[in-house]
Amino acid sequence: MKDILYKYLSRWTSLGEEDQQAIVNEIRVEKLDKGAVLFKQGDVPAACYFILEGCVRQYAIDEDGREVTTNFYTEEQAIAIFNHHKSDKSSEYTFVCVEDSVLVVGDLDQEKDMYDKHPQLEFMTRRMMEENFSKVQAEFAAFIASSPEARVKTLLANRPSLFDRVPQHQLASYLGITPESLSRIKKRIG
Amino acid sequence: MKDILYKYLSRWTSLGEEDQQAIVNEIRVEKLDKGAVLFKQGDVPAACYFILEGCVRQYAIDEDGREVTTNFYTEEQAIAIFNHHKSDKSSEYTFVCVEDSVLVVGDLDQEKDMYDKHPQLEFMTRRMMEENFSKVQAEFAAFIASSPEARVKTLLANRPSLFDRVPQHQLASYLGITPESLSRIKKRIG
DNA sequence: TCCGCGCATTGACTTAAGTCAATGGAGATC
DNA sequence: GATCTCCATTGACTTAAGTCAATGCGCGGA
Repeated sequence: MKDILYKYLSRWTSLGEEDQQAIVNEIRVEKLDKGAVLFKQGDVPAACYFILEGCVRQYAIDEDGREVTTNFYTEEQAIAIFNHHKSDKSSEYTFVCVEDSVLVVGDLDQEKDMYDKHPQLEFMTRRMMEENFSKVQAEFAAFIASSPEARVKTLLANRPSLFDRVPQHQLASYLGITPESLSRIKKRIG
Repeated sequence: MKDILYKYLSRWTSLGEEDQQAIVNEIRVEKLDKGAVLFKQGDVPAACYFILEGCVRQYAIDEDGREVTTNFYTEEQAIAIFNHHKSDKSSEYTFVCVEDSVLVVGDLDQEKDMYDKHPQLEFMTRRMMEENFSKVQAEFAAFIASSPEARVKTLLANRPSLFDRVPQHQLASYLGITPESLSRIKKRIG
C-alpha cells in the first residue's frame, strides 16, 4: 500500500530512501468506509488528505438547496487546498467517500512541524498545489468550451473508471447536466 | 497610481512603511497599449504581472481552432500562476490587453532574489495563489451548476464593468455561449 | 429470502440555446 | 468626409437538453 507513497515522494522530491522512510513512518494512514465524511461544508478542516485507494467526492449545497458535485478524487490525488482566504477558513465543500477508501491523513496543526523537519515536503506541497491549480484551470477552460455531450466524451476518455465507480446522478451533477441527459448521451454515443 | 500597490501590500503583509517603500521602489511598472500581448500560448512566461489599471484577457486556441476566453483580469488582480507542472513550462494561454493598461511587471528570474530580500513577499505570493485557486474553484462550481442565462446574471452582478469594457463576443466565449445567445439573454433579462 | 426504496432508464413534451443568414451601426482608414 | 470592416443585433429554423412522469431493475436491510 505504502509503495504508492514512495512512488509519489520519488516523483516530486529528491529525498534519499532514509528520509522517505522517516516521512512515511510518521504518517497516519486511515481506512474509511463508503459514506464516511472527511469534513462538511462549513466545517474548518483539521487535516489534509492523500488518496492511496478509493474515491472521494467533493460537493456543495448551493443557495437553491441543490447538490452540486465539483470533483472526484481517486488514487494518488491530494485533497489539500482549502479556503485559506476566507476569514473563518471554513470549507465550502463536503468531502465524502464514494467507496471504502484508504487515505493518508495529515493533521494541519502539525503541518509546520513536518515542514520544519522535512523542508522538501513544503516544496512538494507547493508543486502539488500548482499542479492542481493548472489542472482545474484547464478543466474549467475545457468545460466552458464544450457541449454536454463533448464533456461526457472527454470524461469517458480521461477517467473512464469513474463511470463504474460513481452513481450516475452524481456524475451528471459533476458534468453540469441532468441524470436523464447523461443517460441519453451515453446511449447516443455508446 | 502606486497607492494601489501600497494598499495591496498592507492588506496582505505586516510590512512597515520603509519596507513597503523599498519594495515599491524596486518594482517595474509598465504602461501597455490596448492590444499589447503579455505572452502567447506556447511561450515560456518571463514575468508575472499585477494590474494597476486596465484589463487583460486570457484565452486559448483549442484543437478545433476556436478561441476560448478563460478569464479577464482587472484592477488589483494578479497574473502569476503558470504551468510550472508542464515540463517545458510553456503557457497554455495568451494574455492580451483589452484596454490601455498599467501593470506591475515582476521578472521571474529575479523572483528568488526578491523573496530572499523580502521574505514576506513569498508568503504574500502563496496567499494570492491560494486565493486565486479558491476563486477559480468556486467559479467553476457555479458555472457547472448554472444555465447560460444564470451565468450572465451572475456576471452582471459580480463584474458589471466587464460588460462595458469588453467586446460582447469575447464575453460570450468567456460565458460558454454564442454571441447571438448573449445578445438575446441580455434583451430577455434587461 | 423477500420486500422496499433509490436510482437508471425511457417516453412525451417544452424550452432555450445553437446555427445560418441578413441587416445595420460604429469606429477606423484613407 | 466617404467607404470599409467588424461586430452586435435580429429573424427563422433546428436541435439538444430540461422537465415531468412512468416503469422497472438492483441493492441493501429486515
